[in-house]
Amino acid sequence: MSENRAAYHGESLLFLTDEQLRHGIEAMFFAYRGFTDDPDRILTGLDYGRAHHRAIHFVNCAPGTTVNNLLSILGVTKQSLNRVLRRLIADGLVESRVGQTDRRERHLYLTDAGAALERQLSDAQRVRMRSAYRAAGPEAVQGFRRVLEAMMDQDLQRHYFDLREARHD
Amino acid sequence: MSENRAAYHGESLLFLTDEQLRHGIEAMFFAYRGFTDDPDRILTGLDYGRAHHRAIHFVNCAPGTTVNNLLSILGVTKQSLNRVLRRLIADGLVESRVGQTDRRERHLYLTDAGAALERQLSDAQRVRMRSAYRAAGPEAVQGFRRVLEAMMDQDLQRHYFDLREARHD
DNA sequence: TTGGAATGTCAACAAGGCTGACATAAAATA
DNA sequence: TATTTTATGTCAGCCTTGTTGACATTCCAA
Repeated sequence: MSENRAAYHGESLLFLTDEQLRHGIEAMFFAYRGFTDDPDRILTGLDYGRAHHRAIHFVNCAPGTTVNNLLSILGVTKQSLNRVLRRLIADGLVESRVGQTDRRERHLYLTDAGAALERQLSDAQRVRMRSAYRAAGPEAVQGFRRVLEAMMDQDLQRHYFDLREARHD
Repeated sequence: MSENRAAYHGESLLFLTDEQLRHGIEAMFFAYRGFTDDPDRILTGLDYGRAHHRAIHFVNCAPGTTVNNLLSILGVTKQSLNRVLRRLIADGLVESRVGQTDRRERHLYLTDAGAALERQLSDAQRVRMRSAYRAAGPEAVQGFRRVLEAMMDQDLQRHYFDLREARHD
């Protein structure tokens, strides 16, 4: 499991030494931190955390989504998400409407204030992402995306794309 | 800040719509989760958390590193790290030796048991990384690494490379 | 040699994971 | 139709791991 490997792929030989893989692992760790730093700074000022950011982000992506949908995307328990949502609703950033066809469900929407914060957060994140993309160049961006997609859980990926296509009104 | 942009870089035109950037952001989120999933599963079985993993990982990379060095890498407070280290030391996975030249410092090393766990964790992570690399292909891997390096904090990156080169005995 | 800076430890608090218990609505079944 | 089962979401309480504050030890510079 731990010995070195080489894989032939496409036109060039891909050496995957443990050392190189370890470098990739560390790059992932450091990059993720850079990636979350800017929004985190904004959030601590507002007394919110990364959990609030995630909730806001995905409610924005799929307005009208239910708590249950959100759970499967975020990969946390509903109790944990609930605490975060409760706060966001109380603060008037998220609106929760009882489902029309199924009255057990709560459909979630960003209020204007919520949308404003979402924009502030994602702008900050986009600035960093854009500058990384520019520094790395367009072919690198393609590769970046391909590796990330291969790295994430395939079921979740499918589920997420389904969710984004579905209507939530 | 939020309008669409295009950047000329290398030989092709790089369109960076907000939509594409948002996709990159989400890919990063999902991929990071995939990336941490396997070690997390192992760790919960052992009653450790991701914090323990990080500590073990970087002690393994730079044996003999001090608590202070580790802090700057991990980006947490020393009090937080200390709790994690205390447990690892108590459990016999990490050894802490008083510095010879500066007796305030504690130099950290993995014990055999610690090294064994490190190997178990990084093997799991490497398996995922390797299969992502293979699926994406070698050019993609190049790009992946370039984008990640551009995304992480530059000071930290420099600091880290310094640390890895320095001797810690 | 003494006062300040640096390193690491201990204590207590907060955010956000988790499980458990529960209310309500829908669906399945007797 | 009445009743049991299932699904969705809420509330309460615990644990990990972040945080800041107080402190002991060691080193170094005035």
